Amino acid sequence: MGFDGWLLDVRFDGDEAVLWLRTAEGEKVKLRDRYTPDFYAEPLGMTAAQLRDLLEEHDLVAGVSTARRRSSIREMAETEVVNIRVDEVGNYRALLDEVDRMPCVAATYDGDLEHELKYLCDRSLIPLGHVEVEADGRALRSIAPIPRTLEVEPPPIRLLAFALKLGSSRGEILTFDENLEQEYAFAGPTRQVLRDFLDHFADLDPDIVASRPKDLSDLLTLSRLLGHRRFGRVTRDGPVLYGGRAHVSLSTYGRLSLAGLVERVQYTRLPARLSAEWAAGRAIESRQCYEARRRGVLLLHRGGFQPVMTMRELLYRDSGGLIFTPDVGLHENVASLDFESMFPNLIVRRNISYENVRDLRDREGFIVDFTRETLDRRLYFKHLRYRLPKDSQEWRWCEGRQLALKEILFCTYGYSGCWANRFGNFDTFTEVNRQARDALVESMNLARSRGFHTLYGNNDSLFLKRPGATREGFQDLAAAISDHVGLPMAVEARFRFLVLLPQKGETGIGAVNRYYGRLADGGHKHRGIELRRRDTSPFVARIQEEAIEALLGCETPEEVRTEGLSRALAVLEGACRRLRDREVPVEALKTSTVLRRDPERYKARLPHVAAAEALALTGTRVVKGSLIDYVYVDAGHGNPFRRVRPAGRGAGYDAEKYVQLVQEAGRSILMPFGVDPREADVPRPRRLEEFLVGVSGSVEG
DNA sequence: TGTAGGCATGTTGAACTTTGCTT
DNA sequence: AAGCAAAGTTCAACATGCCT
Repeated sequence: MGFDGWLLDVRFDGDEAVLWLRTAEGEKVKLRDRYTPDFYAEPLGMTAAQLRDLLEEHDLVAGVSTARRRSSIREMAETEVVNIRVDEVGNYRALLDEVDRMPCVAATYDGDLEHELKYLCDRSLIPLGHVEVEADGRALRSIAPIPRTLEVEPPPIRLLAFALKLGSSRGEILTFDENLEQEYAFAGPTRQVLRDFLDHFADLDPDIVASRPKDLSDLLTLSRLLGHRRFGRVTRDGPVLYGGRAHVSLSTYGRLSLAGLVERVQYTRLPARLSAEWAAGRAIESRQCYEARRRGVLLLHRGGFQPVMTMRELLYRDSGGLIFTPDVGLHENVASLDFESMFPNLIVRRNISYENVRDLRDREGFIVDFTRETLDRRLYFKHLRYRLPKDSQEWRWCEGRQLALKEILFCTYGYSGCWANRFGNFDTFTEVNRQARDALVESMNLARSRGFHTLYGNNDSLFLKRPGATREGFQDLAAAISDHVGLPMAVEARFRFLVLLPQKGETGIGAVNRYYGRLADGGHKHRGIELRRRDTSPFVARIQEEAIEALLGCETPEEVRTEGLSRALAVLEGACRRLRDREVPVEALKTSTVLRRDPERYKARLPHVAAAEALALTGTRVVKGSLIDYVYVDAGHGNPFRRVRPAGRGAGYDAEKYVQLVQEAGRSILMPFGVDPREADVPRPRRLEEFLVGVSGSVEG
């Protein structure tokens, strides 16, 4: 029997691999294949053949042979080693440890690679990839990859996104569609709801389940307690699903969509069950191991930690790309020119890799091949996206794919010098930086020779100004730079007005990535300022946006500095008045901060931590990663728990605190104009009754 | 140390200084 | 003038988020 399908998962059981597939017809198939895990051993004081003969008789050994492998990605010559296959997965660790301790063994290799990675790598398979299968009943006869395409639509993998809202007697289970919009609500008595939902689960037979981890744990625990059908169990490390299914968080699914998730899993080369939630660094590490094994490179197990850098190295280390201090203030008719995916492009086009930084680059570097593939895919989906209607399903798929790949590509450069990277080294990181810097300096020189003045440059972008420059003028320059430097560059934005901001602290020195401006074709662009941050309340963010629009809604720079400025100040003052008059609804003042660690692990009683603890007391579950919504009620109170209140639990707020936040947001954008909204603010006289209200309120509290 | 690094900003709380009161 | 506590100030450490 032969058919094609998508490889959902591979798991291991004794001496077998269990493959889960979803066929094109929508059927789920489970197939068994023989799998004897292997590792390599390097002989010490004897030949590989002698070591092979020595190991041949071992009880746990299913097979042993000599092999020729490369000792590192740098080394092209092969050394003779012994390949040892273990009879079953359960005995793998024991035999590996035993061989590792043998006096006639110098080292073992490939021992800490996941079985999943080895299985897939040795068969050139990709998780969630399209495969052609031959099977004999339940036994796999052969499996071969079908080459990946640039199709936007994700494979026919079934996904179920849900959230639990269960009480002791009644409850609700919500399911969500691809945009995380509510799709259906199971509601009623808790037991009934649970039974209905588990029936739905069984009918749908999802391959990937998206939910909060705790919701899945609760679902699995409850279904066990109530004697329903079980789809998994809860371990110390969290919920585990049976049957080739994987779990993913709602936030990852919401950001990447199924298409983006598939990109991440396929890049990582490990089944979604393991890799769906991995951050970019681990994904890159995994992919590097896969590529190294494919290239016949031995992988030494991770021995302890990388050497820590010495003080001297720290002092002399080449940190970061080049930054030209921004020319703080208001500018007219500016364009920003960006190199497209500069760092991955440098790696690919200049052939920079861990093993060749110090050498002649006569052959393609280790990381170049799969970085090029990733870059090509990302750029394809990124550009295709522009041609699709913004709210179409295809657009979202494209966006998810390009976003997933973008995260990995950014980190490929960052991870090159990371301590955890077993192939990497700091020289590679430095080399990419050096090349980026040279490219930027060359670009600036070319721009200057054509009469452009650089206002600001950072890593891969230049902000340029030339009196009377047109759109075409900037585009010609970008094309000339692309041509000259050999890296793609394009006009990213054209500004009617651009304000580059200083650091808030002192001295008026320009800040990296802090600016705002009005674009030539309408619209605004902001970077780094309060309204870009999630932990800025909606009201403060909106006021800052309105102030910017008021400021820059002018025809000339002079007008900006006079009428624009006074309009912006009026916006800020109006906002402060509304706060003091309690006209601002409390929902608009909600601040959202992520709890980055478990509440008890904080040293400082930060507002969101206090709010989280208050929530925990009332039975709301708060864990590392929860988004905490809170409102300031008395920011200056000596007791941290009196400073804030979880959002949605009352109407009062600390108006002066929010006045302060609005003024800070105003100061951020108006600093280059020599105006401080705090000084312009004179609180109006307060009526006696207001003090009385305050007094009675505190007595009640 | 447990997987990107770098920059900027905001918050906390301990250490330190000033103020104001009493003797 | 000394003694003391409260109030105010400073600053390093902690913490989050954005950007590429």
